Amino acid sequence: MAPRPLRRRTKLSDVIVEDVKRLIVAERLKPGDRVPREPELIESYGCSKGTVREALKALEVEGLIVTRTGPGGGAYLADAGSDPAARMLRNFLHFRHIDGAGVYQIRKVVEPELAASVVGLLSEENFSALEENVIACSRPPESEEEQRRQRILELEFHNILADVCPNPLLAFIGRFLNDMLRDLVVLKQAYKPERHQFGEANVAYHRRLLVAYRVQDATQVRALMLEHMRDAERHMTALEGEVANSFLLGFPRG
Amino acid sequence: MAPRPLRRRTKLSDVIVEDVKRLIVAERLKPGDRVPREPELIESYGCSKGTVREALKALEVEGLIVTRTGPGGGAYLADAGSDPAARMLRNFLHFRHIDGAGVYQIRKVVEPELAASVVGLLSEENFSALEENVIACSRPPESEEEQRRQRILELEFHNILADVCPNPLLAFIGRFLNDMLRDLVVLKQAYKPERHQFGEANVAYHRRLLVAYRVQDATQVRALMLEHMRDAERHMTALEGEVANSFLLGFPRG
DNA sequence: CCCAATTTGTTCGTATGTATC
DNA sequence: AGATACATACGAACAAATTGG
Repeated sequence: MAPRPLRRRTKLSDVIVEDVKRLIVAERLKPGDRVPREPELIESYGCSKGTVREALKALEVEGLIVTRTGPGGGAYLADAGSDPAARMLRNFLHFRHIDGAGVYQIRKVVEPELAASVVGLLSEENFSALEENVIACSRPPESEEEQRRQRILELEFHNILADVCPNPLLAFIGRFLNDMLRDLVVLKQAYKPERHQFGEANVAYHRRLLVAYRVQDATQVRALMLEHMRDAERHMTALEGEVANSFLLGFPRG
Repeated sequence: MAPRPLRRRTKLSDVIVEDVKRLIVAERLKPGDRVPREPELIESYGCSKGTVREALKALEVEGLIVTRTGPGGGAYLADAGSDPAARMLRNFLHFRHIDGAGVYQIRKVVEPELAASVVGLLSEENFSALEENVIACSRPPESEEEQRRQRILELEFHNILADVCPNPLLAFIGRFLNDMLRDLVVLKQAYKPERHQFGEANVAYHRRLLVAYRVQDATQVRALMLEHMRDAERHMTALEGEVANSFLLGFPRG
């Protein structure tokens, strides 16, 4: 790997990054807290402005800090959301192969567990959002474009459940799979008219899931979601293809 | 490229990052290919060295490029490994709560699927590595430190399986869970003498898994791994606690 | 509304280290 | 060993954005 493991010269900016991270955990800093400013870092490391800017840039890319200009500005600790992690995961998968079958292999085991984990945790607002989603997806599409939007909206049903999931890692995995699937939908043109029954089957499962959620039947929810995933997998794998790499660097946002 | 002197609300270095990413997907660049060097970027964007250095630093943090000095050096496209993604995922979980129960909630569904997916794919070298691992973990530990190493070595058994898993995302999730568990082991001191039977139970499951792998019985492998996870979960949740944040920013490396 | 202070964002020039030929 | 090519780093300045008087 590294041809020179001995006396490897690490970049100064990387040292600063590590030190700031150590500071964050050592001082138990919370989101919104200040992180040393440029002049302070320049002083304490005796380096130039450009070097500390590289370090701060790295921390910014990792989602750990945000910077503001002006008085009272500077670098502040940010609550690293899921976006940076999802972006890196896309980078990781960029040169690897992941197709619909691969996504559903994971989804078949993750979604039932996630769905069951939110039984009894859904608020009335959650139920309203889920029911609205089902209604919006039930309306017969008047155009191919609307059909495409409906297909993507169906994924929102699962994202709402993920938002309630108390396990942050499980929720992250679920949302990431939904994101990948969203790209697959547009890529495989799963919204074409001949795939209409695909959407109808999905909505039917969502409806049955809502009933099971109302009566808080966890085993029923789990079973329904598994069946839902198996059914969706059949529809999806019928459409051959692979996730285009063009979608894997985080562009299709918006 | 047309320069954008108008309404530059986003940082110029971020624009360069996005453009380089677009270049990577547009030109179908593969790992090892060159990306524009500093002077070229300076020329095409009409900016300074520091700005393009910030941009290249961002791409480096994302694991997309590596830079080398000297003639023929510069920035090269890297095969973004799993490390950056895992690091960001740790950042994401830094301010959230994830405990042993949360890890095993996912592990119980992921590991059986992963284990079953490699049935029939194990080479003789894989079997040797797995058997060596079992033997190393079977030896009665002579010190608490050795017991700790054995406990961590047990996780390697699962990492070997993940290495063979053809689904890169499933393999990533498995490895990430193992990494988190490794931190939990040292944090919860699951290697204490009174937890000795924990290790013995694990090794026993690994042995039975090897037999099932030899005869390529996928359903048996899946069932054994699920039982293994349920058993390990019982041992782990007996030890209260939560993953310390100090372990979540990627330090315990080495 | 403008002015001034503060802090990041950016530029230019220069120098040094390092790897290749 | 020397020349070349390239990243790495320093320092002084200026520009832009934000806050408060």
